[in-house]
Amino acid sequence: MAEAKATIYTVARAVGVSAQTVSRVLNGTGQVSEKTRAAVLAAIEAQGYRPNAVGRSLRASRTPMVGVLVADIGNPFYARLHRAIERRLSGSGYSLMLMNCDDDARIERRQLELLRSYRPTGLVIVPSVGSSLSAADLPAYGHVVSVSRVLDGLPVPAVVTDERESVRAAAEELIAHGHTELALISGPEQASTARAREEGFHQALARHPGRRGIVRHTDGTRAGAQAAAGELLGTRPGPAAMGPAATNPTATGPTAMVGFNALVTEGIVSAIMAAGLRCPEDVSVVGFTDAGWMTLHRPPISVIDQPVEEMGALAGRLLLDLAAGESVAPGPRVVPSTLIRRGSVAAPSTKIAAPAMKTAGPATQVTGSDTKTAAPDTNEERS
Amino acid sequence: MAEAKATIYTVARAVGVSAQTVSRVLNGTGQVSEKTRAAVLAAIEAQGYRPNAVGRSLRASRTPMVGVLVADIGNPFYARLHRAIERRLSGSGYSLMLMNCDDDARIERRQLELLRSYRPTGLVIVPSVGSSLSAADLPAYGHVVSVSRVLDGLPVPAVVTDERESVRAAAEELIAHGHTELALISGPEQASTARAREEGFHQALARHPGRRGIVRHTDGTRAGAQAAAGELLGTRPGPAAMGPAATNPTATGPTAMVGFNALVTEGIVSAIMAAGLRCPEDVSVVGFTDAGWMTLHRPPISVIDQPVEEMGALAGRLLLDLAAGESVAPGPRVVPSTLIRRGSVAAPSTKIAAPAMKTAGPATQVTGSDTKTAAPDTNEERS
DNA sequence: CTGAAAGCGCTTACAG
DNA sequence: CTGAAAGCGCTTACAG
Repeated sequence: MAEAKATIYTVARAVGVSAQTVSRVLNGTGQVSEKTRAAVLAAIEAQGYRPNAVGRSLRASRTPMVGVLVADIGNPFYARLHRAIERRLSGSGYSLMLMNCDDDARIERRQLELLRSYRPTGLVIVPSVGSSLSAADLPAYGHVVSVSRVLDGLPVPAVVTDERESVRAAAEELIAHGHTELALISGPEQASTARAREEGFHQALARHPGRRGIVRHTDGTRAGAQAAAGELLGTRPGPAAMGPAATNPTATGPTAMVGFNALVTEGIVSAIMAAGLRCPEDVSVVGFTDAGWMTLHRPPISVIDQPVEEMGALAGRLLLDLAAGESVAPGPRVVPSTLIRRGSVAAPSTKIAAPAMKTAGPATQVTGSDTKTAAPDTNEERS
Repeated sequence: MAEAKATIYTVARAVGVSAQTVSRVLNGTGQVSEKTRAAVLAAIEAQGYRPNAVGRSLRASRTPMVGVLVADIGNPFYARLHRAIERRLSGSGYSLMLMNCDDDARIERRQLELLRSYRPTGLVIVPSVGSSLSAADLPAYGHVVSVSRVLDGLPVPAVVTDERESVRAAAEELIAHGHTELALISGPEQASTARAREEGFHQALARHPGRRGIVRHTDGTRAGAQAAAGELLGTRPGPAAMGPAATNPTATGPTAMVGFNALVTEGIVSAIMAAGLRCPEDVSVVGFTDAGWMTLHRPPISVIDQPVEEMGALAGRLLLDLAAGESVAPGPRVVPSTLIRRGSVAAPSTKIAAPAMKTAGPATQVTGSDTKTAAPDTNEERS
């Protein structure tokens, strides 16, 4: 069996029927006598026939395929997101084409060009920073749903979490613990997620005069975050210059940090260690997006738990609805995040611990008090 | 522009040439006068024409698509592997179709059926446990390369790491530190990776009489590993029954554990904590496959660092070679792993620490010394 | 340097 | 319940 290549024609010939009768059996459309159906099925089995999706797609001018484009599948957040989308779509008959774009609009474009050449049924996309996707392009991808990030100005359903509110709540909580100088180690400046989280951060600070908030943009990687956090921590009063038990009420430098994602949170924790500081005694930490290591860490890391699975599942469902011809309104759907309190948030100690001051990287060695925090071009700083 | 749907015919008509002249311009095949080429290009631009991959694939009876099938993209190892394969294949013109199979042979089969319906150019696969892939199926996927796990008895090139040797080296090191009772928290019993690692583990023990090695099979998840490790740790002399400073030379229960993958290592560390034990004082740990949290952890986790990126890149290259018509011999290619020594391995303390004994899950509460370790059917135990 | 014809595998009307 | 014809978009020989 499985001779040469079997097609509906070879099957039809073997049974003595026409090709579209075979097609009918295959698709369960139209009426076919039980006898004919059985004969066709037997011939299919005998020849090892497998349908050719390409022929079918060409005829239908549409491929039962959904593209999933994310910034980086190596980032656990996107891996989980993809998984959730796949789960929701599995069994629906759609193939998933996963694409990375490294958060680069040019790569994104190249990947999308490849995708559209298949005439796909849909696309679930986390738009890259500066995405070039335009309203005119949209139909080429079939139905489009965005997740996590939003496609500015395009009439596309989106699934997001309540970033502004949840970061605001985290910052409020830090303030309630007595912190007066907070830092948000953020992501790419242009990302809609970064903008929303920064807004929430600033909203919380605006409500509490005298508090100071520093935002640093990073590429969202551990290394980038470690450098940014390390630099900030380097502006803290160095105990080497002040004696082990010095108290410094005018100390600058944040005593609490919020991480943009799990990788950034790794970088923050790493920078705190490298600076010889302790968490939460010297620096409180709140992450964004839970990760397995966070409960393993001592102290366990408090985190804004992003509902990744729900977001992926909802995005998948919206796409399925759209593909089924149902009308789905454009605009964001918000799935709420939850603040998980673990052990990495505490009141700031007035005493500065005695760190080894073996700060890695470009951390500024501070010799006195009253230092001003540097505010490079790409960064933002508010009081 | 971008009227209705542009095809090579609409472009041809606009320029006043034939369709295959357009095809020639598109593919750079054959000779086309500069003038004609320019006119065609202009019309393509004007009409917003995009090639249809489906038409092309149907004609060619082959789709420039490579399937990548792994057990679980949510496992960072597979995510990194996919990333590496994608990097190597990017720019080659192949689309990647990523598929999960949850290490379930039936899901694997369904996914592969979907893939073959596209008449793909190739497949890079981490075969599921009990994979149903047969020699007869192989041609349906174009060229096939396996990674990480091996496809028993099939003539397929494979990319693996030196699991047996590296686990043996890790076990030797643990033995050199004075451990006499080691445990390997392994993966699925049937996986080729698990078998190879267990072999290495047993080889090391066989060379050192009097040492005891326990192997536990798990599903490779954190939860599964935590249960298995917790159970093993529960067989250790409970200080509650012996007094805080008791010394017990006949103690059973491992003082060193090797984890099958990063998730399993998380589970081991978690179980140690839950049992109120310390690492490395009470239990030494060696992981398999590095992960970001391992350097953050106190102590930092020693690990057999698997060359994931190299493995993915090599698999991608082999597939490209195959697709280019070069002959590639079947059989394994071994990319070596490296033991990274960090802080989680130390000599076993003769004194048993005073754990809180708040063991989670089904850990056996041991009341006396000289307990025999249970050896359920699915597990294996050697001396 | 260029074109007319055929066909890749399938399904959609349209007839019976 | 079943079939003959046409066409989805493209490329491959084959001619000129």
